[in-house]
Amino acid sequence: MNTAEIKELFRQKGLKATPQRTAVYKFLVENRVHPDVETVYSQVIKSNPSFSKTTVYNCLKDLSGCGLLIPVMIDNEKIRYDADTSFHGHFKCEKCGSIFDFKCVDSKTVGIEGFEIKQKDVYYSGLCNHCKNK
Amino acid sequence: MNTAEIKELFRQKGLKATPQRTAVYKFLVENRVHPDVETVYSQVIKSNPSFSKTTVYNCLKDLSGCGLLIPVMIDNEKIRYDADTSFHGHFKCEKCGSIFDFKCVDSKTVGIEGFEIKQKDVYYSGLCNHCKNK
DNA sequence: TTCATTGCAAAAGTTTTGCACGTGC
DNA sequence: GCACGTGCAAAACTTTTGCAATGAA
Repeated sequence: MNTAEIKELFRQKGLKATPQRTAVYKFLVENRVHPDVETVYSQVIKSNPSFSKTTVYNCLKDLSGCGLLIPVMIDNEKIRYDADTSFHGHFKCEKCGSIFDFKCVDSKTVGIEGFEIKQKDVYYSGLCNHCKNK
Repeated sequence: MNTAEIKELFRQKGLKATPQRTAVYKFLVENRVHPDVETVYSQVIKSNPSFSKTTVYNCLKDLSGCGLLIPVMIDNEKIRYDADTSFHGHFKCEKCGSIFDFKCVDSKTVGIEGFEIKQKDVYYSGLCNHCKNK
């Protein structure tokens, strides 16, 4: 995804395409590792040493607020972010800490009829294949 | 659930039935409102003014560690706890903040074949019926 | 005696906030 | 000029940790 496409995407959402926002979003799109704030920050400042961590917080909040990013809160440690906004589950390996995406069918629910559901998060945890077998 | 039953439950899990633990667990069983630590603390000290918040933290961690409670981490604010350990989803109303339980069928998944799944959490959010209609 | 538990105070860690400074429309 | 975004420092907040005291088996 090039800068022009990102700029257009931001425009549709009513966000200005500042260098900070663009860099943060671009990193998320190109590195789908569900990074936390610290990871995003330490990576983007490699190319942009002047960016502040507060701004990274701001950008991530703005971007998830408008639906371009999904905050992944699979544990209470820190927030991670995902540029894949389609519905899917997240699995966290309790040993290596990695987050894996997985497809899951949309569940039928009983008990929240009539509720307005805006967000669905499915979080599994346990041991990934690699950690299980050693 | 009376104290004797709780004591037996704890014994099966290898936990000593201290007054603190018993009071904390009893509150969770009798008040299924998905309380956070502060709520549990402020309620149990009404009957037991000497209990400390650190101990409430300890109890909640021990009880969820042995499977008697489920930690509900539906947002990054604070951990809530649920004495209903059967599989079900949690819905958080973004307006009133209430947590609702709901039944949901166990989803089929693709992408984590062979993984050892130890915990499944399904978190929905949006507006509850009451908040939606006003 | 021994060992888990309690509880106070302090620490740790992430996220938020206040506020001044720039910048683009 | 005005609204928005940035960024530094400080604050806020939940949760954890160190450690001495307590209590039960």
